[in-house]
Parts: sequence; structure tokens; C-alpha cells
Amino acid sequence: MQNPQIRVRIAPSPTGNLHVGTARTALFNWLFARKNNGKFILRIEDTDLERSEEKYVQNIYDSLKAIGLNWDEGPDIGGEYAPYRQSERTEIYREYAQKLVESGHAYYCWCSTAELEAEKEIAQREKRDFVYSGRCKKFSREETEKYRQEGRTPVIRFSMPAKKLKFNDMVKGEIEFDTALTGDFVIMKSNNTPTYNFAVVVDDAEMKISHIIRGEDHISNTPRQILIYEALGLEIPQFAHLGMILAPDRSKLSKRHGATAVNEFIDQGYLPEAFVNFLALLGWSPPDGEEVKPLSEIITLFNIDKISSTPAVFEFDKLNWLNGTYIRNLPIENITQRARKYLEKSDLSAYSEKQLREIVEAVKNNLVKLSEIADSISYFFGEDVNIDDQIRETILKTEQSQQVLREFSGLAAELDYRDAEGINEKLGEFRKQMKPLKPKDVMWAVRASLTGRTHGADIAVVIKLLGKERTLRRVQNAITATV
RNA sequence: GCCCCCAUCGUCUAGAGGCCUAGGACACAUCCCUUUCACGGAUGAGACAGGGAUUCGAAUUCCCUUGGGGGUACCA
Repeated sequence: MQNPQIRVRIAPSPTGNLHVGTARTALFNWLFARKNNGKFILRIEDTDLERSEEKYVQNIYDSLKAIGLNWDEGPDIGGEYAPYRQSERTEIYREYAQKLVESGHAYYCWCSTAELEAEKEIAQREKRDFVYSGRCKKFSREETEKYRQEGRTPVIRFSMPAKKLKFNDMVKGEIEFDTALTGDFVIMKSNNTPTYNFAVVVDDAEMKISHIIRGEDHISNTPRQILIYEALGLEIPQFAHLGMILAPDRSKLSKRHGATAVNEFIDQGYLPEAFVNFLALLGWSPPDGEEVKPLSEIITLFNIDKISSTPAVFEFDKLNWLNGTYIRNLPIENITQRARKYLEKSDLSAYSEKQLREIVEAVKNNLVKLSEIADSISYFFGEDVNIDDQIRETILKTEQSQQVLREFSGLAAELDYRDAEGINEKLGEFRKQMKPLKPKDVMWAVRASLTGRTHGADIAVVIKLLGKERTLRRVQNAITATV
């Protein structure tokens, strides 16, 4: 079987930060390339000069790299088919457009926006779809010259052959369109710049793209593109259209649903490796049922035939669970290091690195996002602790708690603060000693006085890390504050 | 409106005619562990959108309806 080099691409337009939908498409392309020993290419589609911005190009690079998707050819690293930015390829599009005009597959259209609007209005009134009439197609050289003389700037339209067009989609199966419904569409704008549908075809062909894996929002563009391939006598690639990513309310994922850009998730404290893992699960499922899986393993298991054709809801619950799982599985040094910027919201100087790791170890289990660590560890810092009014009133101020704390301050004075396990044992004895008070109530009083909270890290560890002085001080404060 | 795509638990999905009284994961509930919250463990509840047709037999094939999504630009 002739199996030419597999080449896929991701072609985002830099009109915003890298969207999760684009990231997911990039991921599937990347997986397909890596799985099949192919090439993954990054191309920047910046033909829309108005909306494209350089900072977004940078964001695309950064986001892709952050989630571990490296490309083999691209604007920044070059490659055999450079340049990889559409804005630097305009000459190429012009040549191809010219070819099409010469071969009769395209023609200049001199219609003004106003004239087109009028046609559209009529179509609307007659309740039929607007399909460009194609009247400029028949113009003679003289008429063309006349318009040029008038100072009109033409567009180039592709001459649509009307026919039933079938193509086989790798994920959707056979799809059929009636191209008569489309009409002659613009391939070169009046500013001599290509439209999307034309530029993609030219680039994909020039760059020898073998498989086009993209979102299903492009499915209706496909017949037009196939027709251009045909008109140009180029080989038609394989298509695969992925279901969209939807918001929990099943509408298109947008800003109003919260974060939509990859970097926002990472900034929020999602681990990039957890995030890609989650993305992979949107439309693909591991044959062995093990969903927590690094990219390296997903590559070997990945199979494009197994991609779901259904749109997928972006569910935060599962992302959160995955992220927590990844955090828990990380070696403690690694978490500590990666959480540094959040940890540093507290003044770390009072602790050694070793102690800091103990703190992280003590709180890591209930983290969903790395960023939450800042709050989880806050009571380990400072001489005193903030206790909110409700806890002060309902937990600390009760006579029962006061009694516990008076007793506990005695115990606290003679603990061995180097030994968490020992502290734990003493605490056990203490609970017995405080009977008939319930163990839970006893510990809540102690915990609240020390941490200002009703839940958190193992209390013996808290006591150890707080040390004698602060433990005594905080307990004492909790007692005196209410007298 | 027209065109195209899609349709299994709340969500992501497994399922390619009998293995399905439909499996897994997240979320949810209960219980266990436990000084708290978590973590971990166990159990439970929970779906083939509806209607026809094909077949000995349909979640799986076909048709219709309904619902959802996408497209309908000199945006990409």
C-alpha cells in the first residue's frame, strides 16, 4: 500500500488566546501524527488583518507548548514549506487565483457591496436563499475594462460546478452536499488578499497535508474546498471532523461560561498534563478504561477511528477530579516547586524547605487546583490566626470548648514538638481524658483555636509545625479572648 | 427558512445484530476508615429520545418525527 508521509496541521487564527476547542483539535492532530510517525505542523492563519494580533500568536505558541504539543514545522522554527504564516504567503495565493482565472474556474467580480446587498434583499423577499447570480462571469473584456476604468476593485469568485458532492469523513462517514446551493464564492477579496476557504486549500496542498482533522464547524466548508482542489488538479486530503466542545448548558462554549482559553486554566492552577488528559477524554476514550493517562501512553492507544462523532460538554467536575488526582500523584518536591508562586503569598521565611514540604504534604489531599494551596496553608503562618466570628461564637465560646482548651494548654506545654506521631498519641490520651465529651468536639475546639477552622490538615502535624510557642499562644488567645 | 451533522445514565463514554436483565469514569447518595475536611474502600440510584420497518432476534440496520449542534460573509 502506498502510504505517503502523514502530515497534519493545526491552523489557528491569532484573533484571541488559544481556545480550548482549538487546543483539543490540536491535540487530536498531534496524537494522530505522533501515533503514525507523521508530522505535526503549525500554521498561523492571519489573513484577517483587522482582527489578528501579534500577542495572540505568542499566546498560541505558549499554550501549545504548555500542554506539551510540539510542532515539527511552524513560523518560529521554519520548515520545508515555509513561510507558515498566511500573511507572508499572499503572493502564492495570487498565483493560484490567477491559475484558476486562466483555467476558467474563477472570474473577476465587479459587483459593489451595495449591488450585492440589493440582490440579497430580493432573495429574502422571495424567501429563497441568496446565491450569487454569477452575472460578472459572463462579462466581456470591454465590460471588464469599463469597470476597471471606473475605479472599481474586483474580487475573484470561484465558479461553482453544480453537482452532488460526496466525501468520506473519517469520523462522520459519508457526507453529501448539493453544491448548487452555495453559489460562486469569493476566493480573493478586493484588497487582493485570500479568503479562508481559498487560503486553506492552497496552503494545505502546498504543505502536503494528508489529513485534515478539524472541528465540525468546518464541515460545510469542505465541499467548497474539495472543489478548489479539483479545479487546481490537486490531490484531495482525508477529512475528519470532530464534534464541538459545548458548555454545560449545551450551547457553544464562550466567555460567559468562564474560562475558554488554555492559559486561563493554567493560570487558575490546573496542571497542564491534567488539562490535556481531560481534553483527550472529550471525544476519545481509552480502550483499557484507565482514564488517568499521560500523553505518552495516550499516543500508543490513540486511534482516530475510535473518535466519537458527538459534541462533548466541557464538564468542570471531571476536570477538577483529574486535576486533584494529578496533584495527589505528584512527588511532594514537585508539588512544592510548582506551587511556589502560590505558596509565596505567605512569608515562607519562618520555615525550612523540609518543613515547607511537610506543610504541602499535610494539605495536598484536598486540593482541586494548585492555586488553592495558598488558602489551605494560611494558618501555618503568622503568630496569631484569623478566626471568623461564626466559628468563634459556635465553637470556641462554648463552656465545653473553654474547658477543653484550658486542659489542652496544660498538655501543650509539655509536648515533644519534634514528633508528630508522639503528639498524636498524646492527643489520643487527651480525648480519653476528656470523656464524656465527644472526641470530635474535643478536637474541634483544639483545631479551631489553632487554625481558625473546623477542618484542615492532620492536627498533630499542625501542632508540630506550629511549634510550642505559637501553639500555646493561640490556645491562650482562644481562652482569654472570651473571658 | 434552507443545507449539513448528531442522538446510550445529569456529564464524558463502552457498545460495530444475539456476549446487554446495557459496562466504565466524573458527579450524586449511603456505609466503612477517621480527631475534622479530604484521601482511600464498599454499595446504591441512574440511560439506549419517540414511532414505524427489516430480522428468529436491534442500543446496534433503514425510514419518519422530535430535540440539539453547526453552516448559510470580501470572518476564520
